[in-house]
Amino acid sequence: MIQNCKTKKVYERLPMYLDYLNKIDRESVSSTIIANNLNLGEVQVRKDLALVSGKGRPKIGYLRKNLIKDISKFMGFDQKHKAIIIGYGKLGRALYNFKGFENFGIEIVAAFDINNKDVLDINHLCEYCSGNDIKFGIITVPNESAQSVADKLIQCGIKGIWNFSSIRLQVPNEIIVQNENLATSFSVLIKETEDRQ
Amino acid sequence: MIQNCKTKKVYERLPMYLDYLNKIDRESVSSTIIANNLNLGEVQVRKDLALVSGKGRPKIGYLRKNLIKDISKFMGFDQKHKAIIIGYGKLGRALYNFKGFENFGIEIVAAFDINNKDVLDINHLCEYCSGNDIKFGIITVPNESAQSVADKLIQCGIKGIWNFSSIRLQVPNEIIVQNENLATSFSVLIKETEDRQ
DNA sequence: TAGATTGTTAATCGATTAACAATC
DNA sequence: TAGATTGTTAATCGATTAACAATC
Repeated sequence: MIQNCKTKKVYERLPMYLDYLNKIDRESVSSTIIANNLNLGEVQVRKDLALVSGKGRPKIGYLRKNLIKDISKFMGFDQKHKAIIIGYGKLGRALYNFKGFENFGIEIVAAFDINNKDVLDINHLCEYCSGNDIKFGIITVPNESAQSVADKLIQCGIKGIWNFSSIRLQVPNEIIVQNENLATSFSVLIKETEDRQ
Repeated sequence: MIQNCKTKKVYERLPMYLDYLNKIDRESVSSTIIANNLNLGEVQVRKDLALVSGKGRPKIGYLRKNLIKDISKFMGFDQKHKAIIIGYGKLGRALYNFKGFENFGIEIVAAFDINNKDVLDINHLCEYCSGNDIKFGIITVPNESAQSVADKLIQCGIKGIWNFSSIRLQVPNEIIVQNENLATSFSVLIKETEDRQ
């Protein structure tokens, strides 16, 4: 029944640090430099980094390579995470071909739908999941089918669901759901923009 | 320079209430009922609703129709918000055809890219924006071009940017950026799922 | 009336920021 | 040494939750 509203904010910032660290060309880097580049507070950066590493040195800062390794390890990016997509419409297709997951150990290994020769049929879902040790499912089906797809994924042993439908899924306690409600995100942008005018 | 990390959480819940209210078939509804259905606290629901409406009545609850009207008005969903997409790759295409925006007054009126006959050319961006009173831009170009596209959008009078690149955009203070970093979202799901095991 | 429900004030919790000693 | 920088403790801020009086 957990809908992770209370995503720990650190977990969102660590990948940002990683992105930045992978991009720059220096041996060492200070919290101030990172903070300035990402528009964050330097103390916050330091605290975040202490959580995963704690190997900074006064006057010098952090060794870039260590930091990359430590963040990757903490977040689990050093391991392969296999995911499948259910629903091969336009959005499903876009995610299936999305390039940005590589640095995070994420691999989308298959897509499922009904009556679509290009991808696997949803009837073979469980078979595929158990045979390939799949832990993550991405739901990109229409709202009407979202809950039943979620139920099925859980039956098949999925542990984490990335939910692009606008339905709040009912799931058992041990399953993690990350809701990615695009309409909501956009409407927050609209509200904040109007507030500012 | 504002990257709205501190999205007010209420702004994310109000659209959820709206979704739910549009779905149910009752005259009136209590905070308890809403809370149970959306897995939230009832006090939280009541507080959120007080912010936009404050017309609940003891013993009865809230009139569904009033609530819908009040939330819509507060969030600005009663007005039309025109947006354009820059970058007509797979993701841009998916968003361009996304059905879920309708209830929020959001309309994606055009897409732009370079050397693509199916959509408008980016050279005509400003022309189009000023001629059609466009306030919102959606960036779905590769990382390398994201900042330059943002700059251009701002030149053309855009007030809010929905950024699907993984770059942190540098923008003036009065511009609102909503970052939608898909890889980050997914990696948070992975981390939280692993934590739970 | 009794009970369901709202709305509000106070308490709690968590996350961010400020202050500052420790270190190289 | 002086200055840059870390790491940590305390203070602040904001959001959530608990408690409870007011209302129909």
